[in-house]
Amino acid sequence: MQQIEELVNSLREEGFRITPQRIAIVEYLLKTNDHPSAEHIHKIVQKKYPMVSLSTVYKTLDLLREKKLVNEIKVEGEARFDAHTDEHINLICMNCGKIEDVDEDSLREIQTKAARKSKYMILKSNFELLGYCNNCKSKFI
Amino acid sequence: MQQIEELVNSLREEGFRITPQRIAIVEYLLKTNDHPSAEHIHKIVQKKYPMVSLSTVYKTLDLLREKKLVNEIKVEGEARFDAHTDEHINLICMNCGKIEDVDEDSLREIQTKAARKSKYMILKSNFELLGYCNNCKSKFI
DNA sequence: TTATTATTAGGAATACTTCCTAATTAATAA
DNA sequence: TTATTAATTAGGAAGTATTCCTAATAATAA
Repeated sequence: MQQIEELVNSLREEGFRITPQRIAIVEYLLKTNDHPSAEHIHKIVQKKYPMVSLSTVYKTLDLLREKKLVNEIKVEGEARFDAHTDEHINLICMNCGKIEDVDEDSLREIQTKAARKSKYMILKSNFELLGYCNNCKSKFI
Repeated sequence: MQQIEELVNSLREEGFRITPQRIAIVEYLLKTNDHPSAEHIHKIVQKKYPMVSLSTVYKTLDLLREKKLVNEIKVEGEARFDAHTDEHINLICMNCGKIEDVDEDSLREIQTKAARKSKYMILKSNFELLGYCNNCKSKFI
């Protein structure tokens, strides 16, 4: 797991201001692996800073995504965020919305092959598997 | 490429009514590999049936997706549709929005491995690579 | 401490999609 | 063919996540 100081410093070095709101958001993203939504992050940060606005949460998440410090995936029209930025597969539960990460070494290779075939210049990948998680699947068999 | 009759019959056999609107939408999806948006499909179908509504297009696409006759992916908040329903990688141009399909045999295997590791019951997959297509990439180097 | 200017809070605006309802029409039976 | 009936449609309103806007605030550098 990355340290909060690392991320904060990498922002500061690029000239971004370090605000309590930004620290709280980064802190939460680093300690959870829940892939929270912007609204969820907003609720969490509000416990400490009741005045924080949802638009600030969105703006901070935009910044972190641009700096590749967090990854964003869309699940049913809603963005979900994760500080795990290495290439991996997101397993998404279509019932409860839980997201689990699975590492898979062959993804890089697949990416290289596809880039060669298509002549696209690849900048980002998104590998998703959708279904039911271990808890939910019994309800659907 | 699938035949229009196949798809229409598979709908009819399940008790769905075959309307000119539905035929026009299915026809267009089968003959293009452009991954059009709902709005684009609407514009195309309007040339033949000026009264067709956008909500009918959405409803038909819902139906086709439920019956697994088309695949849907979200690109920058907008749904894009494709009659290519076999497992494949979608290469998405972040500049012009072009989507190209690339087949890759190892996807099934990856899916099986991830399902085993995570204990998820997998129903659907979505493999995306984002970047710039062959036409657009020169602008970004 | 003061000056500068990025950032914030709060709400309005946006954009895609879904929902709602009366009118229409595809499918079936007579 | 015509009548019946229920699925489907057109059109627009409503919903929802996100982005945009602006005056007020506060992080940073001098």
